[in-house]
Amino acid sequence: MLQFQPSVLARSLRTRTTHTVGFVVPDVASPFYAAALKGAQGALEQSGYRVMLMDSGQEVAGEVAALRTLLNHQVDGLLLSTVGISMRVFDEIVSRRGTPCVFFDSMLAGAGAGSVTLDNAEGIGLLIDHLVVHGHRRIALLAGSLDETSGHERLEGFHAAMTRQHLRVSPELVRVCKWTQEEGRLATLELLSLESRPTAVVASSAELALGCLAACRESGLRLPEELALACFDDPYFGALLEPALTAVAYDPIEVGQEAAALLVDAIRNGGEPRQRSVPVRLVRRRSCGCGAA
Amino acid sequence: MLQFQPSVLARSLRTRTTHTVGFVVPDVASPFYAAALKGAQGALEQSGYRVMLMDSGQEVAGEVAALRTLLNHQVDGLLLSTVGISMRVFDEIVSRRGTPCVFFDSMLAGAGAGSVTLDNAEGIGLLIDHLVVHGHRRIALLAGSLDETSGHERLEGFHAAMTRQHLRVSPELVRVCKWTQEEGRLATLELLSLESRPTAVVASSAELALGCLAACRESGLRLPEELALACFDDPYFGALLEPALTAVAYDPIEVGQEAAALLVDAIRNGGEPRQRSVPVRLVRRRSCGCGAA
DNA sequence: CTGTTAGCGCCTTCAG
DNA sequence: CTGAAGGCGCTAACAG
Repeated sequence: MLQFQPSVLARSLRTRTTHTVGFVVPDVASPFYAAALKGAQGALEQSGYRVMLMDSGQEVAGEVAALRTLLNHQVDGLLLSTVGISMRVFDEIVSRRGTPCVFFDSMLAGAGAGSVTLDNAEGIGLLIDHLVVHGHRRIALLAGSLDETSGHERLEGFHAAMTRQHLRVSPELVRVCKWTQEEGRLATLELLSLESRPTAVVASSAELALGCLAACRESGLRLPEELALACFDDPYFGALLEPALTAVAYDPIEVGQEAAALLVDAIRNGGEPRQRSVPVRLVRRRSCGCGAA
Repeated sequence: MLQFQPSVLARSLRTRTTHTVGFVVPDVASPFYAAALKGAQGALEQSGYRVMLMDSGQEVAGEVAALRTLLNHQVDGLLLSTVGISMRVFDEIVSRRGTPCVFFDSMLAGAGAGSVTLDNAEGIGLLIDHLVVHGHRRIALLAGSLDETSGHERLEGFHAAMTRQHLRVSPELVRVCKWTQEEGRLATLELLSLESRPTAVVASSAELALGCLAACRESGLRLPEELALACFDDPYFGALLEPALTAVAYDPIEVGQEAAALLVDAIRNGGEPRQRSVPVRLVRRRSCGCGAA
């Protein structure tokens, strides 16, 4: 039972390969990113890679610092959910070194070794179409950061779906927020103070939906009777909220796994960038007006 | 603008110090561990350390494998929420190497360079005492894994509090579960099928409480009228559940930060093991019977 | 096919 | 005080 363990460090120094992957997200404490992390970590471990984690704190500066640190550690690859890095600095710090980078959730168009994103436009479309079935016409959007493709595409999807339904989008019904519960709460409060209130709200993320719920609770508003709510992203406790949340669901763990798979392939075989999209589906619950009212 | 970057690898090989810390938890996707990770990562980054993450998958075998991998990577320290490693194997794989290890949430008594835990017994005591105020005497406990000190201490705290209140603990009202929503659901269903049902349930974690809520919803039970619920751990959406959850709250990010601080100190200065305990407080909401019924 | 050697890039020592 | 050299542990290349 001789247990000789070769030194990973010396090996890495010699081979210029660390079998380590950097993982950068806006906020690890968010259930979506935490789940994606779990998926990625599991898949990477299977392939013999370790994950080094950094949190960008929803700031480009933080993201750049994280990338620098990781690259400095000679990671073999990067898994990045960007908060809006520019092509210039991305090229300068990562492309230049040739380290493969797979984007997930939010991407930088045309950069990196691939991406795994959600069907953002379709998801918002499902939400709008369903609210329209319930008779809503005056629908508001809690939009997320437009510096991220996820936020941007959901806004675009909103406009597209409204147009498809021949509905007009009042500018005051579109509120751009950071991805936090607090901003969702504030934006909802503003929406509720409008002369002509919306009858339904679409939230671009679970955080924003929670903020909306909180605002409604404060205001003593009854959902879904006085305001309907539907949301992109189905948190795992969505069915247990009051009211149970109608949402667009997908598997966040899968997002992490797919991204990891793409990255491992890019590290080992290189090749052309590959885009992958994770399907979404509508989960009807009570907040939109469905079910036993 | 000459940007010379010394090689972290060569430096590590030479100095035998990697400025990297291993972080091992049962399940990163759980909000508590995700938040603790965020806290730890932030604090470690401040001190110049990187975090390498591994998930034990709630299994001792997974935990051991994670520890081996991390040690193999010459991490300077370890942050570990153990699922029940034995002293023998802990000594064999970590103590022997002299790598400092700070436990958090769940610990191995007498091992490592310190620990950060929660006031488990006190928290459960707050819950029981409060339920007693509402008139409950037949109180059930959804206990978590007894291989973890968190689970074990909460069970002990339950017995202590019940005794203090001069209440008898019927053995069939104590259900030991894994820390998952599903096990909480199943255990609650069993509790509800008992001849003599409990009038209140204390859940040892948010996951278990969610399972209990799900079971009640399935069974058409009205909370808190037909069953009161209170829970150790206040998830950030606790106020928005139906009914809003009465819970024992604490700051999970702080747990991670404290653990990181202890670890950095242990790495740099060594010294005696330090135990730290994070305070908890009761948050009264509707699920226990408080508020506008 | 097996054994030896020359670095990988750094830090620390020691000589000048 | 400044500068050269040895070696951390490994692997790839090369010689025998």
